[in-house]
Amino acid sequence: MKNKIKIARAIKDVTQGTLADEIGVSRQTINALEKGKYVPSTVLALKLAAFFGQSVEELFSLEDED
Amino acid sequence: MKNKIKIARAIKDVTQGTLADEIGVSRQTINALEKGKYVPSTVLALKLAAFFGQSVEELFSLEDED
DNA sequence: ATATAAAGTAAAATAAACTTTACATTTTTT
DNA sequence: AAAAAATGTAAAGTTTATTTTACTTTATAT
Repeated sequence: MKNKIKIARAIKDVTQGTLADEIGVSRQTINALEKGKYVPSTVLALKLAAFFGQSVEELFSLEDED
Repeated sequence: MKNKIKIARAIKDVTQGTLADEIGVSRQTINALEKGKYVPSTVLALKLAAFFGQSVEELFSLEDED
């Protein structure tokens, strides 16, 4: 699964740390997500999408191996 | 987090078992999701939403305690 | 009414998400 | 150039998702 968190974050010009605070997760979770280390829960995905004013489908996309 | 899987499944008239097969998870996972036992990963949410032709936001919604 | 399919449930096991702490590197600001 | 902020990373620990097996109950079909 791919995501555009880093891009969305750049557009909004917000730091990993403040994003983490806004969403209520650790900064390492944001960092790991951006790095593709793991797939977030749907709760997290919904919160991130809402924060960036995008749909989950816009922010996250399935890949062949999913 | 709430979801409308049971309703979407009724509309499509598909069984927990065949849905599970289509998506590639166990039948108990579908059952547990419908029963609100846990929150799926974003990969699963995207697959379910795609299967039902809905957006993740339509199929899943955050609640206050999230 | 009996057989069969579907749904509910539960316990144990495994895998994966997420946190915490802590430190190293890179980028930005002064 | 030095300081400060942001990012990258990693290991250990906790929590939660998901599977497997297996059994019970409810609904549907014959």
